Amino acid sequence: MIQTDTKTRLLDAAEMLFSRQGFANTSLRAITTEARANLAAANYHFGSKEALLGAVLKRRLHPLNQQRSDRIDQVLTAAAVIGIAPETEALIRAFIEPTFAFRRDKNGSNKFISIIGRSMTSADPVVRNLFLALVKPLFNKFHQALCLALPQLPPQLIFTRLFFMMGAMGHCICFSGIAQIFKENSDASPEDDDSMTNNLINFVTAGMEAPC
Amino acid sequence: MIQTDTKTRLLDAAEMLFSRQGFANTSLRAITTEARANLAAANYHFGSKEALLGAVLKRRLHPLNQQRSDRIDQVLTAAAVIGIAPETEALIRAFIEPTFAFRRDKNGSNKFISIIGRSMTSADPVVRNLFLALVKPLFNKFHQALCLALPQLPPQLIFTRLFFMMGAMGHCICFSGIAQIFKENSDASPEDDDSMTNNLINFVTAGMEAPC
DNA sequence: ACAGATTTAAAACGATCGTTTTAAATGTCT
DNA sequence: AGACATTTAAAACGATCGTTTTAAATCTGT
Repeated sequence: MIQTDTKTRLLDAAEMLFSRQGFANTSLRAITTEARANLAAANYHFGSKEALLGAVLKRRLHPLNQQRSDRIDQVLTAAAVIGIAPETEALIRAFIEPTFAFRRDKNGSNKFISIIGRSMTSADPVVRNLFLALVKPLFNKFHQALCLALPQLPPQLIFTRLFFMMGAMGHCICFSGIAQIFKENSDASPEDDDSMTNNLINFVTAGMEAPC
Repeated sequence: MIQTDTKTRLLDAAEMLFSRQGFANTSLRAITTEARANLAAANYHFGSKEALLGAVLKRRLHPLNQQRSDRIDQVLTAAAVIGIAPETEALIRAFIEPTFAFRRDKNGSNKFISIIGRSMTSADPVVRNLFLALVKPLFNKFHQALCLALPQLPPQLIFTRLFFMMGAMGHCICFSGIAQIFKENSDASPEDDDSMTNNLINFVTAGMEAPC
């Protein structure tokens, strides 16, 4: 085990506890205890509990969104080269797959995506607005790409269906996250994750391509 | 305004505040103040904050689940009379439509369904388990009915897709609930609700019927 | 009118919370 | 070595929380 600095240990502890108990149910004392750090260290490094949540979200969400954005670009340019519209399934796969790939990571990021899934519709406006601001640009890009793939559908309907997709994905993430917590053996089998991901992509693609 | 008893006023106030701020972020003092009742009245009638949440959930969930169950039965018997398999869309409509019809009710139940949408994957095990126990029987019944409608699909896949449906529905409920809060005019137009409901049914039906 | 259920009033309980402060200790870089 | 950032330690701040208690008041049904 490599010695990590206090700031990283605080982020890791907060990530785990937020994902398990939620933001409101996790105290800074629980976080600092879990991180083997002093209580004052949390406010020293991050300023406030809310800012700590923001740091937890940004640390994973920035690279994840970058990855999703890159893969969307790949699909768009590949289609543009041949001169055809991008495929709906390829776009959806570009958006969903990086999210679930997170769960197989060695580090604690598999716990993180549970936070994502719940932040979307959190009753706490602090949590919700923090998350929405971080995702909005990518969301708009994804919407525009899907409009190219589905020119027969009105953009407003695609937007609505995007919300359905986010809901299905978020729920899927949270629920398997919950199932993971209940398991004694915390290792998720990659097979289950892969089939779950493909099932979700099939489901969402069919729903997205449904006639108007 | 008809004079309502304290117990009902407490349920109404808790329902509204839970839906707006979540369970953990709502204090009993805020609830009793909103209900124009004494702080002690909450514990007198319900025993604890957790039991109050249970009462809030049960009050709406029992009649709602009864309605969904009845409509599923109608679809099943109508199909059995003719001797054909039930239609997927009819079953999904039987499950989803009563939920969204709640929002058009005159009483405060339109605020309630936001709680439903979030309880499913709540980080708080108290909230989550309370909800899951109340929904599980209906959920199983719905699953069995869908297996009749989709005999070409393995039941396990249908079960997985049911979770996607719950996620899309829950997210849809929460998000339009959030949008309602932001609106000055709190009256939701029935047109928007109807088209949203139909969009969701189309989306979910297509996803549910997708080839394996 | 009486009994029992309901409601109010006010206060207090112990506990936990986010945050701040003060001090000393430890590390790091030039 | 000296300057500065980091970390620890311990304690306290004011605030809020769920819950309980005690007492009196009010309502309700018989």
